Amino acid sequence: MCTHYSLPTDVHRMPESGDCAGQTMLDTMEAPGHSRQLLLQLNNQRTKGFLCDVIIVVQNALFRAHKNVLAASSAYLKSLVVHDNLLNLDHDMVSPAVFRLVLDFIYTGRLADGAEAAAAAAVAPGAEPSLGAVLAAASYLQIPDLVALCKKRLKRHGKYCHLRGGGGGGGGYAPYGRPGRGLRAATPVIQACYSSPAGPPPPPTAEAPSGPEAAVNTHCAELYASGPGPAAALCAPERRCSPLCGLDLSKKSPPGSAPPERPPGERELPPRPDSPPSAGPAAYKEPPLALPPLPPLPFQKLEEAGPPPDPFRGGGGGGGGSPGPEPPGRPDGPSLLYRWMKHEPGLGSYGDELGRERGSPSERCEERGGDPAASPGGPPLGLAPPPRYPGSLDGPGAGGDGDDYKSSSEETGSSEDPSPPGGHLEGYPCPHLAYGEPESFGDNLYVCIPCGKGFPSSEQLNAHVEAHVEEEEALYGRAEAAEVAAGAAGLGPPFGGGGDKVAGAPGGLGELLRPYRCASCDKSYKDPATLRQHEKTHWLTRPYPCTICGKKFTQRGTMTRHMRSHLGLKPFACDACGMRFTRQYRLTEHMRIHSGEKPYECQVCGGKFAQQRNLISHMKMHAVGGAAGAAGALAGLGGLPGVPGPDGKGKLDFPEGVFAVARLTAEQLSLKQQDKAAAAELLAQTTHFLHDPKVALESLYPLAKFTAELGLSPDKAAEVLSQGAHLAAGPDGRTIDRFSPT
DNA sequence: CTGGGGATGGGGCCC
DNA sequence: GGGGCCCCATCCCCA
Repeated sequence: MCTHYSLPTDVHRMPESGDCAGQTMLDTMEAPGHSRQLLLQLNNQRTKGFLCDVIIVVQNALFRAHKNVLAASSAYLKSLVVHDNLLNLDHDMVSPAVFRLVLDFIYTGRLADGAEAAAAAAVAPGAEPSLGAVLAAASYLQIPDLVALCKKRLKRHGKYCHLRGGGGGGGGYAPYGRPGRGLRAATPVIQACYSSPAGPPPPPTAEAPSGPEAAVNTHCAELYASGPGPAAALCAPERRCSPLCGLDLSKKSPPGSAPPERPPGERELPPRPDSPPSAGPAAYKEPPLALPPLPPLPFQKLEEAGPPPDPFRGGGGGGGGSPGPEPPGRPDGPSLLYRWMKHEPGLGSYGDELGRERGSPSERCEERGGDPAASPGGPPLGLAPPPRYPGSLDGPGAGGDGDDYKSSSEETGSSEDPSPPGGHLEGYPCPHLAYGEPESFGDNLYVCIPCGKGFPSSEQLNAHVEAHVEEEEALYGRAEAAEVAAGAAGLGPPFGGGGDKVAGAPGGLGELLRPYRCASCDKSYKDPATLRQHEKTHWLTRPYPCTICGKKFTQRGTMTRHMRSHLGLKPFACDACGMRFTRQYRLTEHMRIHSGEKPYECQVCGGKFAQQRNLISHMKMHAVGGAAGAAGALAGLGGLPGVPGPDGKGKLDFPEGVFAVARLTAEQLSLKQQDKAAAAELLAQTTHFLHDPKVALESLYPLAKFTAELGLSPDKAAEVLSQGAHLAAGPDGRTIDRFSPT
């Protein structure tokens, strides 16, 4: 809570200006402190994340703010917030530290100077973020007031010159939003977490400063890749980043979010106010992710030491995964630097070099962004995601919308909150506590991320990782061999060979329709891309790690979707109630609540459901004594090729098998002289059994034929087929027309 | 207290 | 890359 401003006492006082000859007309009355008070309140809300409706991503630092305020301050931001809830600012134009100052200016009208600026940017004292950088950013963001202020201050200091003369030298101008290299001592995350000068942690008074610098106390409105992990560990308790406004952005710094290293002397780009940094204005398109995902690699690797390591920039943001140039050589070769690390809690690896040089955890925090691979001699600082902990995303910040900002500590700004900073959750040890005692974690400090095994030395870990490599290669080799074999056998074109189906593929209809078969399992697909996608599910490691929490996924889309949950991005809003969703499909589902539409009907009890999944859940209840029971009984008959025994889910994989089940069921009944209605009922149950609509579809026609063969009455047959078709059809019923018998 | 339904979030996976 | 759907888990409400 910013309290350094005493509340204006003149808010309700009649202004002098309105005191004109006793004139008391309302239209001349004015509360001179009103605007200031309003701004104060807005800034307070921002610091709490309250009612913030836009996230600004700068590199890998996240800021929350209010659209209205941004729009009122910057024409450029205005143009962005209209369409997006997530703004992704070009980090070539504005660095997180600089944007922090800019945002502070927007909300306070003040531009921190000198030590304040350094503090806000978490850079060393005396190495203030250059005013030129702020000026450049202000220009880029089209904030004329700030531009003017910067120019004024520069002139006052006799430093004002055109930005072209800037350079990035330490302490000098670092135009285009970048602090001088020397200032890039930390990742933006760390910078953002630390709004105090490097060195000793900020004094406790920093929580409730009394000076004007409080105006820039905005850390709470920023979202950090912090959490129980290292970044959070590095958030000084005094500057805790509340999980309320930070969601739980996780356990490790984004490895892939640093900007590419710009070689020294590289041409400085002029401000490009006309180049929208964020996604286009497509309303309700899922917003782009600010954090570039890592390249798809079987193992997540650290950057090779490629470019000359900058001890400060390092691999950059949050642990480094610069999307910069891929190191030469095979991306998957044994020379890979796989992610490995010493055990997280101590962050002790950190101390190997930096830790010895820098005393306090806070300093190490600031250095957190150092490129782990930049010091090949020492243990890389790849960060394994800490163990998942309950509530990582279920905390108060995860729910997203309006009422997520009500934590007592956050509301009150209490500094007594014993919870760890930066989204540390209860029950999860603050890594700070383990600082200085890494030996307590045993000798196996080098941990293989994929399998979690620990090793006492990097050499042993590397040897172990080699084994993973061989496994991967063996796996790929099988897949490739399968491709070649499939091509040679005429099962289909080789991958990338155009994608035309081969009509003459041997085997049944399934193979004709899905000629691309997985070598590791028997699944087959219509096209090679899908097969490749599927094959990733067999990979030892998942190629797409979340740059925030490190969780890995087999598909990039799943990872990006997952990241939206970190960022609290819910682009799909319900027009009726305002509820927001991360996925379009969820909104579609939700809208049925308002429309009352319940297209999913239970064929057993007639219950109707708005959501298919709830029908499925409901059907499972029936299945306990229904179709599953029948299937179980049928399984006892044996001799049904392709029909797996009931697995509790009652899910069958092969249409032929399903049909066989149905047919056999009917025959059994028929042979037992039971009535046709009972046979029909069992057939219906069999179709219920088909959880996979496609399977049901493929089974429907033969089922229909057989139903007719049974000699069922037209009504009964129609009922059976209707039931089956209903299950087979999607909610729109489009498949019924194609498959209903005539 | 328990079971069932409504509703939602997240991940997997196919198209 | 995005859309769509399935599955699982969870929470909440209610009978």
